[in-house]
Amino acid sequence: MNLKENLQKKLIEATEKAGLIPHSVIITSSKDEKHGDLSSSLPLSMAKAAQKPPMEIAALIIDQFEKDKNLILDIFPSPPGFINFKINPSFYQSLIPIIIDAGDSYGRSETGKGKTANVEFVSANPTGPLTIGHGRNAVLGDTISNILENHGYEVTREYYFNDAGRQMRILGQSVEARYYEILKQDVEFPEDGYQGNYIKDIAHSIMHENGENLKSGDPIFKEKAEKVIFADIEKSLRNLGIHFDQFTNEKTFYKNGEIDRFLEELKAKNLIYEKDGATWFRATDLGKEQDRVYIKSTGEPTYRVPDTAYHRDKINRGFDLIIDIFGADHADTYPDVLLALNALGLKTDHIRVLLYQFVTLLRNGEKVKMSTRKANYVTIDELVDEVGVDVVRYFFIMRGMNSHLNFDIDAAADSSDNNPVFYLQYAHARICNIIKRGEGLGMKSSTGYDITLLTHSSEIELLKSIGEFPEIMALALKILEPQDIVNYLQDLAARFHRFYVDCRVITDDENLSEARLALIKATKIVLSNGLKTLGITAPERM
RNA sequence: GCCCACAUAGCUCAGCAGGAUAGAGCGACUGCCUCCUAAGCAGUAGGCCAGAGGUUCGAAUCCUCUUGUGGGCACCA
Repeated sequence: MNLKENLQKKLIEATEKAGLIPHSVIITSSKDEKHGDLSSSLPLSMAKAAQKPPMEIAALIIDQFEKDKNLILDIFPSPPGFINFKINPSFYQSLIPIIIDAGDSYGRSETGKGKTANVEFVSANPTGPLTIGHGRNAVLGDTISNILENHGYEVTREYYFNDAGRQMRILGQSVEARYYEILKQDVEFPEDGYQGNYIKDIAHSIMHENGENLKSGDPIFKEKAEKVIFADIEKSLRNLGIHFDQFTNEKTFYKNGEIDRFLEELKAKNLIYEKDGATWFRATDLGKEQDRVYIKSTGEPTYRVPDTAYHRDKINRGFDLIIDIFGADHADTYPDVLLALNALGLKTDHIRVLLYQFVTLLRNGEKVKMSTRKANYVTIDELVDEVGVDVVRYFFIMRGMNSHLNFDIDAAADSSDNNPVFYLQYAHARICNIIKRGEGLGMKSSTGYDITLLTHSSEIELLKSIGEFPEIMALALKILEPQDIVNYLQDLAARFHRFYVDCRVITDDENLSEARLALIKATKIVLSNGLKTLGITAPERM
């Protein structure tokens, strides 16, 4: 049980002993020293129901509060009705051996032990290189997977793609058109064709490998394109430090009959009907505003059908938790998938759809409308080449998923050596350097250091911060968003840099040096574990 | 027109199970290396938290409306 939970419990006990009913017991860190280390606004929130002034309630609770001097030096009220705690520094000091003992496992938990999770992300169709837009998805998905793993989940990272639909057909046609273009034959480029140069490269390599006499409509055009582009996508993902455990494609569900079975089951429930030559899903019967087309009059199913079959497959695979990382453009469509699954009697409570807002790309101060088809994009590879993986990964998770992300490509390049991510890494590198220096002087601080020597306010502030790491990691699991970890690490690094300036670690005072070495070792563990979760390196030197 | 997000410093954004004086980075300005890495620290300037109502002891945070931005409302995915 951590400090806040402990105090929370004691507050509730004290409140009940005072004959009052506790209500929303929230404990926060005090911003101002004169309010102690931690505070609760409990009396304020109780005032109305208790029909007493908040200050009076505070006095009653404090009166009943079990004061353990080893933990709490002082507990006192302050207007308009807060209860403040002054924590015994020995509590904070005692964190050091705990953290050093825990090492890599500090901040991890067993919340998800024995449970499985499936995280579906990226899922870009292989029609072109991965762009900045996909990058946000990729990094979010991978980082969220890391967070789950930190809490004991066994995670399957999964990439799903549509290889049977219109997009891929047009891709094949685009390659074919380029192929005949190279052969100086008069062909018309498809209206919605993919215009990127990579299409020409693929056409060239087909010509080298398969000769110049291919007929129009030869499946090699699409197959080769898919293969080449997919290899490229996998390479880009590797560059980002991301690997997938499983790739699943749409075709599978046509081949194994899942899609037919799915449609038949809906039909048996009278949730499907024919109109205007198309097959419709009766979503209005299930409370939606409009019905949806499932099979077009051309005979081609819409993406909803295989997507739903795919989700059923994921459910059947028995995961305890299923996560989808989708762009905001899916906000309106994924509920239809869940709806159909529910209609078939499947539970979808364990599916969490995480929507992120779009990335706006700015170049020369102007918005660039990105389009894979029109070959108007900045690729992940270009970005990684320019600023490095760590900066790219950091950039994509430093903002909340619900914020539109403005990506100013010029600014990213200009400020690449002045980036917030270096602030974190620098703290880690500084620590490594000091530890090395200490070792050079024969200081190990592995045992026997005296933690009670750490009394400087900068030391206590740093200690408070590293003690909160497990809470932050638990929060990240709850909300499934990495951003709080980023903010936390920024704050931790700031506290370390302040400590670095205020308190010299290696001095003539050997006892103090050993104690401070232990402190920075604990800090290093937290920084390193946090950065690792984010997929960002923690360099030994910079 | 309808639905979903968002609106906070010059710029990019935190803060939002309601709490004590609204934060950070970048940019601007001022200081700090005889001392473990100055990729750092300290400080100054910069805000009617989009606007208007409401709930509350108390609102950047919750509710309603208005305005603006992004996304969706396809027999595209």
